[in-house]
Amino acid sequence: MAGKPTLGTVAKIAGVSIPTVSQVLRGTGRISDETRDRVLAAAKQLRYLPDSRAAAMRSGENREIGFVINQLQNPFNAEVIGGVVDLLEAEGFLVSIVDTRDDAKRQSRQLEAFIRHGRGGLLWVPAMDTPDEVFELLAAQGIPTVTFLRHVRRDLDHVGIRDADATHVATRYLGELGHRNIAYLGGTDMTMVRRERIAGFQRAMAALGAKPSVVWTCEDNKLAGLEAMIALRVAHPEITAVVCNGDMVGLGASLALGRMGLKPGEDVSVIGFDDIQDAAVATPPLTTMAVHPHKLGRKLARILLDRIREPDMPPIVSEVSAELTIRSTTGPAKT
Amino acid sequence: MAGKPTLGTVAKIAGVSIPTVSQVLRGTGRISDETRDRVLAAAKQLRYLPDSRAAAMRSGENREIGFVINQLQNPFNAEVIGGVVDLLEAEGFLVSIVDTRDDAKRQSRQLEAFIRHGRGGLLWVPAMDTPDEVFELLAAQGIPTVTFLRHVRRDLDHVGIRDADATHVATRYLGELGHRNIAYLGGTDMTMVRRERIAGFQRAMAALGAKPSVVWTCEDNKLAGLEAMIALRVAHPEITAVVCNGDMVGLGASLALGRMGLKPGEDVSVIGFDDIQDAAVATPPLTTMAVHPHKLGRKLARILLDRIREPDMPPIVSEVSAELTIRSTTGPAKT
DNA sequence: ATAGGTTGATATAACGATATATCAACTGTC
DNA sequence: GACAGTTGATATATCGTTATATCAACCTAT
Repeated sequence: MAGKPTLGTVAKIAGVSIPTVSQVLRGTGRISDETRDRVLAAAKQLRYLPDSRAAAMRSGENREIGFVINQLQNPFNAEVIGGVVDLLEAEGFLVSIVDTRDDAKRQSRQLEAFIRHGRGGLLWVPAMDTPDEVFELLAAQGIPTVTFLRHVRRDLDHVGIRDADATHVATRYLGELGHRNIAYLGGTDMTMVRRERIAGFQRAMAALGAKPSVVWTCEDNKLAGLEAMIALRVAHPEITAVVCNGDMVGLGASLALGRMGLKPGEDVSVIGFDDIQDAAVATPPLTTMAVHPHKLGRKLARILLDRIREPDMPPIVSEVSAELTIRSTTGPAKT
Repeated sequence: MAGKPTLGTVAKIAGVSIPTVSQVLRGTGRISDETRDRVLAAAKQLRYLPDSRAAAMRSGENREIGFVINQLQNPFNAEVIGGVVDLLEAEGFLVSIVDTRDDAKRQSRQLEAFIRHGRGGLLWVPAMDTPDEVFELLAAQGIPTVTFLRHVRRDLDHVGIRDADATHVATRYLGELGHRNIAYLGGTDMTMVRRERIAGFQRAMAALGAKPSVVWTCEDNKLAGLEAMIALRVAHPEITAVVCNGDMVGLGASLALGRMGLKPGEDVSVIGFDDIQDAAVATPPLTTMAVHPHKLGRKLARILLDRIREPDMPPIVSEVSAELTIRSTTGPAKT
């Protein structure tokens, strides 16, 4: 019939003033049982829901969080989002998500849009080539912000993975199995994350006294992993093991070995990263560096809440370890 | 230093009044070049961004759209989201997404949160068992709303797939290949979508003069599809073809056949639904009913825009056809 | 010189909520 | 019965915008 119900329309129906309605609905002030009932009845009849934007404007409290992520499709990210949302919704927040698809320009637009539309906090996986002005913009608005995965600014809160340690562990394990010709496979860009992972890999390779190591590039999906593994095999037939930038690449590589008539875990070993659901289900099941994305998401949310409550704390950085999860795509090097 | 910049702080720096700043930034009113420059300089210096919530409150125009989806992980949905976002961002809207995980209670909370936080329009895949009061709530708020995939209310705008036609085509095709013992595999719930798909399947089976047909239940992911196919094979060894509720199930089923030593497309035929990226990459590539999710997303967004511009139009319903896309998991029935 | 028009700005009210101040009507006390 | 305290409500100002009205200063024409 008419537009959205407001405090005004509820007040009119209940025959009271606007502040009275506000007090009844929020349980503040002194209200008689009789008028409380009248007001609640009117609110229910109109299906009134308060406008949080107006409330936020006046009270300063804003319970809407923006999550800017680099790739929604990515199953790892999806599970992280689940963790973030579970915690924040329980605390009465609304989490709205946008996908940058790793495009810095889109990301700038989306962050700007989130600021304009008034978010009380931002979670954020910085896209590659994020210009400095974006950080300055965020700082100027004074919005609580936590970066995720890509640790690009020391002056911001951050939650991430001990990437270098993880690839170090993975590579050392391959070394223990007797492998010396090991390649790093996957990733196209020099994000902080990939840089760290490659650094850990190289460190472990040096410790093994292995030859100069091969780093091979490809996009982070199964098809790209498949093609890259074939190309890598052609260029470097001596390789007996690969450490992958992600499970999607690892699964693709494993698939590629099968197509080439090789057995993953016997002829060539493959280690993934993330432990997405498919990793355990695949044939053969993928050995991987497992992160617990749901828990990671909860940690991310928790730190944002802390920052919102205590805006003046020094920056918090929290990094979780990945666990070596041995399945069937790794095995002793052939002698 | 201090909090978020506002029109007031910009005005103070530029030495003009608040309305003047507003007019400069929005390009309305008559402003001299000199003051315009002063205002723009001040706004830039403070990195001022207008608060759209306050603007929306006054002007009534709200360019933030909420998308309530049932499963973010689902690659099909992810591609639809891409289409929606591409169109709406180009029109200056912000699209924020939440995931119900097909939980009606969570969905109610999220829709309510979107209403409270002031969305100018809602896109929505109704969860199973969505109570009527949710529809009444939406109607009472007068927010432009388009349902997606699950067509549960005739009085709302809707975009979906011709589900019954699609499974009919799929089943008829299997019939042409000589199959008569065909099962429908996948889906756990009686959503409108699955009901429609099964109806199309049954109609085609009847036209083939086939025996009473088997409908087998499982969740919509690869692992569940794999296990269900094995169980189905044990219970009904006579089945020579399956029509699947989605590609994930189809891929799982195809995998299962391989593990049982059967060849998909020779011993048993499999048809999926959606045509997600993995369908073409899998071994063997999956025959499927292809929908073009990106295009579907654009259509969804377009209809919402139309509704926002023309709130009093009669309800629009738009259904797209799925195309039979033949790959390697279907072949002639063995005689 | 004065009426009338244009220019370029400001004053004011409003959106829907909340926080604070105010106020009328009771209550009880001595 | 006058005063203080309590109860239960309302008045008013405010958040950051935008829409509309107003206004001073200047220009032009007769």
